[in-house]
Amino acid sequence: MRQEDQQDVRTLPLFAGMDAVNFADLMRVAYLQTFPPQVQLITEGETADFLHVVVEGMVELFAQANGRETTMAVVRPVSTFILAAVLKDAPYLMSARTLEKSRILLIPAEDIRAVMERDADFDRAIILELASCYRAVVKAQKDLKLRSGAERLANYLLRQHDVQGSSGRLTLETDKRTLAGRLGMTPENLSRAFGTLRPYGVVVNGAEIELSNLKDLEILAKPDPLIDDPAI
Amino acid sequence: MRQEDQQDVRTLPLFAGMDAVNFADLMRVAYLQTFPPQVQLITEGETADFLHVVVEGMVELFAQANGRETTMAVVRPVSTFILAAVLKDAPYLMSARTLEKSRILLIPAEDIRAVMERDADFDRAIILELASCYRAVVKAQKDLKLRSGAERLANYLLRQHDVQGSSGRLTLETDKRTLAGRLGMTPENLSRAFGTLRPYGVVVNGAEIELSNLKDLEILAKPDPLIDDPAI
DNA sequence: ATCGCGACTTGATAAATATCAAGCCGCGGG
DNA sequence: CCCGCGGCTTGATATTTATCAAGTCGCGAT
Repeated sequence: MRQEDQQDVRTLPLFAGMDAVNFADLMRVAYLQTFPPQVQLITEGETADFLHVVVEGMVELFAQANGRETTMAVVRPVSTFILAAVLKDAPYLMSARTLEKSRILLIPAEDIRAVMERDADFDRAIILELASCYRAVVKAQKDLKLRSGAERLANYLLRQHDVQGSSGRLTLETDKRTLAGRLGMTPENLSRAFGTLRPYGVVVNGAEIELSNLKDLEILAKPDPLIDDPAI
Repeated sequence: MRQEDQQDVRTLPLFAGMDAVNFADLMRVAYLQTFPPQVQLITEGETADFLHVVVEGMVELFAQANGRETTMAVVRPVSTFILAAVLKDAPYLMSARTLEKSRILLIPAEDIRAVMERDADFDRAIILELASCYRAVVKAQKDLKLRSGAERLANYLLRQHDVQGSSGRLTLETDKRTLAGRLGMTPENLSRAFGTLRPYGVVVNGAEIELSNLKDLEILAKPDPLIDDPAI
């Protein structure tokens, strides 16, 4: 694998503090693979063979039951997914598919667990990573249970606006179908939710969104750091 | 605190494997307190001062935003809550209140973090505990997004039936108002959901429930180990 | 025993969301 | 250039869930 990719992975909080030898061990057994869009990487119910690291591209985590399917999260570089299943040596609770062409680093689960046994710094990094993941899911659940569809969309737009430089405009990072899944609604209702936000200065032009009245949009969205602030 | 309670706490996977000296240290600085029902123990947004362990009684975790409130989880003995916030030294994402008279062990967050720095066995126990908590929230989210209210109730009844000995009958462990919150619905809709399950052999008599037609109930509920099995 | 409160149920209605069915529009392939 | 497909939107309708308003029931306190 390329030296540059290895540096990127090393930058992750999960790997940044660990012993250099142990990191090198992991990189030696890991392999990097490129996948086209819409490839299913893992299937819920299977046992965890590899820790996955999205080095480039975008991956959707989704779940199925009852004949229905729902998006659980979208993972962007550089970050890991299904860490919990790997650590517990348990079946995946979610499936994953690439949304675009993606490079994924695969680290065998048993090697992760082996290093965990001997590297205390790695352990502490895992703890913080898992705690963050846990809190992210809790926030997602609050978002889902305490807000209507239009409110979720409004807050999503405000968060993305922030991430993309607060210039008054932003670009949707996925197609609207996937965005709808991520926000827990149908594509039809996403369209209607955009309509609901129109009087609040949300101008839609394909994937380009203009927020021309942030003040009113925030009054509607009522952003809450305990749901929307990714840093806490 | 009573020796017996200390033994109970020591039994928890989180504490079972740790060094005896470190465990004794934690117990020395911890204190056990008894609370009446309906007392708010923590409030979301405050920073995490203590790891809480429910030794006896029952605690509801809930969240508020937008003028609404929702139940996130119900914690029964013996288990901990808000571990993630303690480890990250971050604000609580959820509030907690006692549902009945409860004895809670409070361990100062800084002591937990200090032991974490020096006890590798404790670290590994924390990792497994956090991974389990993470997976529990993911399961809850799947339950919520992939099932209707009546289906969630049906699966809840089947899980409780299992826990309580599969005798064909079970007793609700909370009042129906709290159960409704836990299942993500209003009390009115819980009543109606019980009505919906009546043709499937669910006979309600106050908190006493009889499941007289497990086969049909399971056909309706379609239980899924990746949502309902607490062991995986 | 009676009162009154609180928990629960039930009915009527409203709001939110999903589903079904067209239709539009932009873009790549023929 | 035109066709046709896929993504998106829009409208009509159904389903699900919430809200509001009574009403019932049991139980503890007076």
